[in-house]
Amino acid sequence: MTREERRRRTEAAILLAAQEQFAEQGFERTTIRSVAGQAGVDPALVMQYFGSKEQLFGASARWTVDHKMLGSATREELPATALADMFEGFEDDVQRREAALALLRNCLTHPSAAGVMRDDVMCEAQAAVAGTIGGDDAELRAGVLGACMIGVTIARYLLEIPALTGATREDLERVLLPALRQVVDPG
Amino acid sequence: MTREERRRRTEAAILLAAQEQFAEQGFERTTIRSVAGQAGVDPALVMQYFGSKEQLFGASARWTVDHKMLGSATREELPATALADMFEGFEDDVQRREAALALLRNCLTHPSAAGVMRDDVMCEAQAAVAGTIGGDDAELRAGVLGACMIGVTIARYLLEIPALTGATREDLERVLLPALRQVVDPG
DNA sequence: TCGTTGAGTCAACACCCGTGGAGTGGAGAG
DNA sequence: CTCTCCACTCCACGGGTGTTGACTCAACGA
Repeated sequence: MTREERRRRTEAAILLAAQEQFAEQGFERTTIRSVAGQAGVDPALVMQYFGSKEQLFGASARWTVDHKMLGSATREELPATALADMFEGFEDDVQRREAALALLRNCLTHPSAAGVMRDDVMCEAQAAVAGTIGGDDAELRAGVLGACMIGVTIARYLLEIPALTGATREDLERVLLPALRQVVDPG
Repeated sequence: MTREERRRRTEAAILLAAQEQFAEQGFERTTIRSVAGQAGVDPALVMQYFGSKEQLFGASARWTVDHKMLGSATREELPATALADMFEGFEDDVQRREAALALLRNCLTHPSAAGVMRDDVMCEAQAAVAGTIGGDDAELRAGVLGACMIGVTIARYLLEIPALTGATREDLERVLLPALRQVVDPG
């Protein structure tokens, strides 16, 4: 194994460990030392690669934004697509799950996470959604759609409310989809 | 002013300062020193009155739960009542707003805040809601209703998404109420 | 083979935080 | 007026954190 390859591999291990701990314990409660420990590396190396704890978190958040892929959809498909994206992002792929949780967990307490959440996830993605919704209230309806999705995601994957975690995908679709359709298409 | 009265007044000032800072900066970023400073008091006094930073936060969270008053409602009134409670709790009364924000801001990163949110706010309140909804999916529907409300609250008052903050109460009612009715009454 | 480069380590610094214990001064009781 | 009590303060400790600079050693190029 070449030196450069080895370096990229440890850098990726550090980032993965950081994402996991940011996702589980939040920004403030994860320490550079514990991330380095989980990655099997000296704390100073984390600093050398990422510059600071803040920039390490920034890299983690950027990873999430880079790897979010929202499927395009017509107005009728929008609610089902949104729900499918949630399931895919939070249940199917492991690293995407950790990265998304890391962003969501900290978006209420960490300034840059809040910024990413507001600007990249909500505003930017919602602009596209608003375009496919159309009409006067398009931005508001897109915002409400996103807000409801965030609320359900938080309740199911972060707070782990029994009523939500105990539901299957089909349960959620049955209860949630008619409501979301009412949001995107009031007619 | 009697001595006991003076004591209760400074204790209340400390609690209010704590609620404001917990609400704005989160648990980890607020320090006993800064709370004491805002209350015009020595940091040691905060410890003497509340025991620890953890218990200070617990008192703040308990205040929220004690002062939440969910209006009872029939199934038809449920969505409108939920929305009205949100407006009342987050816009009308100053201290209730700060207290509710303090709980909500930290419910993803602070264990005891998450516990209060899950057990007292979601589960307990939702049990009552599920009772008035009735039917097979009652718990799930109550959970989804609560999750959507939390999502909208977070988007509007914590993340401050423009599409949500720019909407009037009537706008929100017009967009959200039909969807919530679809949740509580699928027929 | 030998010097160089760079991945990775080690020990320590400086800072800030929560917390504890001794001390102070003014209000209340007699 | 005097003694007592208690709200309140001062100061310092111990621990944990992010961060740094000097160091080690194996891989690479000539």
